Amino acid sequence: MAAKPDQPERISEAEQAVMEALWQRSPLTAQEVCETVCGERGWSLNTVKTLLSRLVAKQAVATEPDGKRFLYSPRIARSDYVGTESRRLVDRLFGGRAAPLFAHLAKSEALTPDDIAEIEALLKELKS
Amino acid sequence: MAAKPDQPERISEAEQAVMEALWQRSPLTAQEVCETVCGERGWSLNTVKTLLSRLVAKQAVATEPDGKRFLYSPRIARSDYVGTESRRLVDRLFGGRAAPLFAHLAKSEALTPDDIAEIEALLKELKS
DNA sequence: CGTAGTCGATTACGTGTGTAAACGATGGAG
DNA sequence: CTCCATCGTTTACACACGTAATCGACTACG
Repeated sequence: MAAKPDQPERISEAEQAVMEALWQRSPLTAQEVCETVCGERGWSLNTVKTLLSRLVAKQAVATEPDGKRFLYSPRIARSDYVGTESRRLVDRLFGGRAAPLFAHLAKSEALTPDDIAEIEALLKELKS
Repeated sequence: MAAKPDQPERISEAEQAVMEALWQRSPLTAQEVCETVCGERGWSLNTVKTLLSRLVAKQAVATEPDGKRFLYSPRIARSDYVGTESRRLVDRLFGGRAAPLFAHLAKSEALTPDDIAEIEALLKELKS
């Protein structure tokens, strides 16, 4: 009976910072996550713990007991996250078409010459 | 003394729907906005009025009295909105580089052949 | 004139988010 | 054994958001 698809809950911006730490290296303890992010974001360890709990609740990270504490690891791949977020934006702003997004980036000079070269290379590859 | 830059407040998803209506045609009354969006979103007129007020507070739309009621028009250009939102995403997910976004879209088959052709054309134009 | 409809403004209320303090268990230092 | 540091859990609280009902002013119809 197909146990409800359980569509992944949305990950907030602050939560994403925690995910990034885990995507970089995992499993990590709450401490270690904090060491990675508390500096840049000016958070307390408690804040990180809260975010980790919420991510566990959202099934975005898994826990594994390690003595008295937990080790946390991502349950969703970064590329999946990136994919759904990009898609969401393209849908919301460009009617689902990627070309207008590209056009916009190009026009607003958000593309460096490096970017352009890289994209050309990708295009060539796509056509092969 | 450069009256604080007054950095534009964030426009939420529901608010964007209202903006879209105004970007399509303006100025509009609250009624008219509702006629455009209440259907698809299942909103009541009151909801639209609330969103309009919030957008006015955020300085994203301007009001102009018209007898007993108001006419609303956008104060920010859609292309600006689209620009900052795209940039925000590219920053958040791709470290500010646009090429990886493109690569991701390409890999995840979010690019149709049409998209690709269009992008090629754009590239050609960029280089000229 | 009264009164019903219509406007914008005010208030409401549940949920998510950012940020954290308080709490209770527990394991290691002395 | 006792006490302190450290875990994860629970509770907190302000603000944003989605969604809307209610209110006070005004006007147009009867």
